[in-house]
Amino acid sequence: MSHMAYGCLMSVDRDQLLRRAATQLTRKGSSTLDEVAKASGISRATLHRHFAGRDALIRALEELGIQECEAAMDAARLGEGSAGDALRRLIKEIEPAAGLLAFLVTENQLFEGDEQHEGWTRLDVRVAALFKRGQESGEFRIDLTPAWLTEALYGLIGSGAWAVLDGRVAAKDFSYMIAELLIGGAQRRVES
Amino acid sequence: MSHMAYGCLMSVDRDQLLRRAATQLTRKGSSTLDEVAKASGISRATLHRHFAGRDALIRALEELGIQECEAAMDAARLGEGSAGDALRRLIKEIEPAAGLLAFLVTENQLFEGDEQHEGWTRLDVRVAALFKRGQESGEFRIDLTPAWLTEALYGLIGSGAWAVLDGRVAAKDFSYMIAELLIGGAQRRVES
DNA sequence: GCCATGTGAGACATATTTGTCTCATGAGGG
DNA sequence: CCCTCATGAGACAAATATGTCTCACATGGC
Repeated sequence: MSHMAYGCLMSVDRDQLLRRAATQLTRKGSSTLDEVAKASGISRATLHRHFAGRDALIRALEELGIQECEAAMDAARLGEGSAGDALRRLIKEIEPAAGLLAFLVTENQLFEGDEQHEGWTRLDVRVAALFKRGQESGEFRIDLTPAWLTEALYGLIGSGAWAVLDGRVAAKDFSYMIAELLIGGAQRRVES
Repeated sequence: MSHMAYGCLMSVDRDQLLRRAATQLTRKGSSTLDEVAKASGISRATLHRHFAGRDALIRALEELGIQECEAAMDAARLGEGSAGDALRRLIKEIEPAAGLLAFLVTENQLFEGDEQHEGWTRLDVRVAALFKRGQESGEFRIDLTPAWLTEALYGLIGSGAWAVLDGRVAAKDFSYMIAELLIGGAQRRVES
């Protein structure tokens, strides 16, 4: 509601800006606002014009991350087909947001205010429901709790993003590596 | 060499101190030295007497983490038996250090100075060798690279430690959850 | 009781980061 | 051509974190 006529200049793309900020903050969580700004290709002044302060920036990143995750979950149609396929679709859809996620996952300060953003809870519920569905259909094992599988998914996405960022894993293998490990595990399978 | 007669007072146990500091820093990576000190049950002055500054503290934590990992790997006898069993032993042995590890994994600043502590490299090599051994023996699948499996192991340990710290996973299930997921995956197995 | 020595509390200066401001520039639209 | 507006550069104070002190206290050995 605040900006009605938005079609003038706005040379810095807010989304792209947030994404670059996330990349820098993923590399070094204690980055100065100046470092974030420079890494984003803008000046600290401009960064400050877009986000009132460090907190506001983090909040915006959180908001964006949640938003992208929800979009990914919608696009992945978690309720359709086998749970495994749905999970694969989810990981593929969420890949573009992996860097952002990697940062947010480690940004445990968010949980410090003991007021966990309800958006995360919603996401957790959806993912956990997916795992639960897989368990009830007999596709997934039942000795690993949905809560742990959810946590592990986040962790692996973070590890994957980091590994790609660090050159230890090729970007094109990202979703395959995560999905295959999470679903099938490291053990070689004898069946189909 | 500096303290020869060390057996007098020394009421604060350096190892325990480091562990508590790690816990606090895992919860909030940007903790003030004052917060770290209070969370460790000592004053900032005393903390400062043990570690010259924040850097020195982090370095000490890093050193301790590496040391504990190496000890765990030694104790796990990675070369003996099946790779899967060796991996299970490793996870069990490394569990006490999981909190510390969780912090160090996210403390990517360490890698900023582009001078990655050689200790980590040594550990990476050992873990990767374990996965490679498993692949060559036909026990592990070959489409997931040892480098990725190594990364994933660290990531899952971090996630596990965090989940336990947060009460989403029972502490007693820690090593089982990680080992089973990493080795067997979420998919239900039909075979033995 | 007297003396080590490790400790907590807190003062203090310094360093770093942050938030706010001004001013000049440059690009785009009218 | 002029006007508007986002921006970069940088000055500046305020807030915060850090490093270094001093001093009082307590505990344990003598």
